[in-house]
Amino acid sequence: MGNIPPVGRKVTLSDIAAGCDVSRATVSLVLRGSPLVNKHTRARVEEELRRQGYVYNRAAANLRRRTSSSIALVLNDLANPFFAEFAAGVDEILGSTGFVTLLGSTGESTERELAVLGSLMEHGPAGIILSPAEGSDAEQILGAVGTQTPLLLFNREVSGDVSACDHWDRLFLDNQRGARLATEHLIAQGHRRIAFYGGHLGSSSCKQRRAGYAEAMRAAGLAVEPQWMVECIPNRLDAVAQSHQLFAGAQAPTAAVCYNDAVALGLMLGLHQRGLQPGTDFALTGFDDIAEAAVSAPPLTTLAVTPRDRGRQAAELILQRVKEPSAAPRQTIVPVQLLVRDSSCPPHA
Amino acid sequence: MGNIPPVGRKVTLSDIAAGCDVSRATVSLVLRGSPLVNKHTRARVEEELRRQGYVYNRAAANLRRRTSSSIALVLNDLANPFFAEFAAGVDEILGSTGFVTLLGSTGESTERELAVLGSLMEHGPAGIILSPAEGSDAEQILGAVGTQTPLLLFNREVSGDVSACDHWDRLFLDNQRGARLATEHLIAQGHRRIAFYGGHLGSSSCKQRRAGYAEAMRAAGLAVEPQWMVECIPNRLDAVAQSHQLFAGAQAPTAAVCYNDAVALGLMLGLHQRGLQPGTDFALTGFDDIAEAAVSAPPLTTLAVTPRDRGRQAAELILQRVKEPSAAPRQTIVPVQLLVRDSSCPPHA
DNA sequence: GGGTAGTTTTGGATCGTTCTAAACATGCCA
DNA sequence: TGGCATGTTTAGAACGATCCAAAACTACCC
Repeated sequence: MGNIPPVGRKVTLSDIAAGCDVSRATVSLVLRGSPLVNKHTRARVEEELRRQGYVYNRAAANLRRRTSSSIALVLNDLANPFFAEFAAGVDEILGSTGFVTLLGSTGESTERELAVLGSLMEHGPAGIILSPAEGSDAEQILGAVGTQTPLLLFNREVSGDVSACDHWDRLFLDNQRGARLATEHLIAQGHRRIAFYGGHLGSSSCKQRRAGYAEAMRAAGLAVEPQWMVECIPNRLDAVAQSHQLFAGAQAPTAAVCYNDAVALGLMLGLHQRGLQPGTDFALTGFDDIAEAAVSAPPLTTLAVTPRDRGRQAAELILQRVKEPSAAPRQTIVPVQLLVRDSSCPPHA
Repeated sequence: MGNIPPVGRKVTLSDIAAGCDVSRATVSLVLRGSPLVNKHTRARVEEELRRQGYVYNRAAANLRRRTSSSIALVLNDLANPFFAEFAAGVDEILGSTGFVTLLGSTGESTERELAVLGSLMEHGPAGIILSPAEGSDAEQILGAVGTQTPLLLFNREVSGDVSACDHWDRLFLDNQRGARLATEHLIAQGHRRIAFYGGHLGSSSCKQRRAGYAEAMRAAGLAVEPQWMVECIPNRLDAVAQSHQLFAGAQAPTAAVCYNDAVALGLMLGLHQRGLQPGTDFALTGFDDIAEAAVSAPPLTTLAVTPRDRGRQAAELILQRVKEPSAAPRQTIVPVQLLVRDSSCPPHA
């Protein structure tokens, strides 16, 4: 019988080589399925690999080959179901390609974002998928990731000198068209006084959705009262808290296009508190189609963005870029789909 | 002026050493903040590091030091908000400790689980946090991860020869007590005919929750009809589909303890379809306290498990184990908290 | 000038792979 | 017998960091 496998220490190529009396090079060739090795040698080596319970050390191989087999995935809010689905999609594709996902979640803090990026960069990822925290600065991010590692910007534009980052790939939702569709739908339902509710003006997606809303209103010849444009933190809680603002002026709206589903669900609660029945006395739409949207009371009309598909797409885009680092940068804008449910009722008689 | 930084290639320790005329060893000492280096030398080296835009190569360092700075996080369903929150908690702690999270999501498939574990192992994680897919086999997992890498089992027990894996740490929810609390609450509301609805009997958490339910029923001297124990896939869709089973027998229940929130929300829809108003004609409870539970109609009485805190706890447990590999294995059972909302009404008159 | 103690610096081996170029074996043909 | 093609194996130098032991400086005192 051969030697026993080493204890406490990991089994290496050399252990295998020694165990069946060939050189390290030969074992390495076997591992990578090279046609150079003799059938009998291969069988012997493979038997020994099994016997000792060998585990490939990809870090060592990557070091030698100056390659990388990981992609960094940095998200502003992993707890948000939209990004969780996105992450699942990313990991699905990366996993099936032999890449491993380095996860980093920033909790919407630009400081943590830079720290996380810095820490992940030390592991030399082949590429980065970044959904930036609100208020992220282009040059700071560039400073953290350098110019060597390809980066795919997802979901949000960054602020600052964007021209320095025009080599980044981009994957965005068609926010403007989505909000336009929602607004047009409410107009078609007969509404004339329509608000745009929620989101931060600082964020690029909010600006784009507002633009789509404004476009539809203008096209229909409808006026927009200033008090119909209400900002709030894009979560349920603040959406409840700010909802009174919609009704502060003389001309109360009869419907609202909401920044996203969380805000819309919050606004529903706020309406209830004022004695208004959402979907009967007041119409509203969301954005994202999170799972709750289909089961809320009433079910929420919203824009489906299929985050898992976006994740898969993002993974494919970054892998393509890793393969061809010098190809021209790509900006992809994906369409969104209006899902009409009960929340977008006609105006109350 | 010094040399320009190298193009196309990453900046290494040697580049810095050459750039300011010291040895690689000195640069290495500076990087690690050793007190051995002279103030002036340190300043010169640090200037050069900045100038060339040096990025530490942790993989190379780990190779030499035979250490690791990553933890693998393998989840059966990342898209589930419960696990997404959990992952966010894990990453929060790991990130703040200088560790990086290697993400793997298995989509509840045991095959993919083994593949993912195998792929992650090649990156030599210091430890593994695993929430196993349903039906995972203890010995197969052991075969994939070996005995050298510490593993923390989260949320579910694995099947098969568990004694081979008794060196693993475990972090479980107190499923039994949770279900008992929910059942006792329904009994206190006045219900006598209470069902246990949903989940797979194959899963350990389902068995434990059923046990808690049975315990409370027995303690109250209440009988359990066989047709009140209904299995279903633990998602909303199948929960709707199977809900008719509850009413198949002569003795229809007036309340149900549901396996989890998703199932409870599905059952609500099923009740609606039968013309029953959940929270008025029929009482039910969930498990998990997902975000939707608070905003469903009616709001769902459920058991809060604070998944983000569990994530933090899991990260801390595995880090502790990495520090002390030979300490006795630990099994942690975390309490859950009953949140009473409107869905658990008294029986209809 | 030499000895001593203390502070800094350094060459070279090493971690576990891959790569290159060369060595070795075999068979065939001239 | 030598030359050449084909097939298989291998020694040893990388990759980018760390570690160790030893060397090279200082400063100081006799």
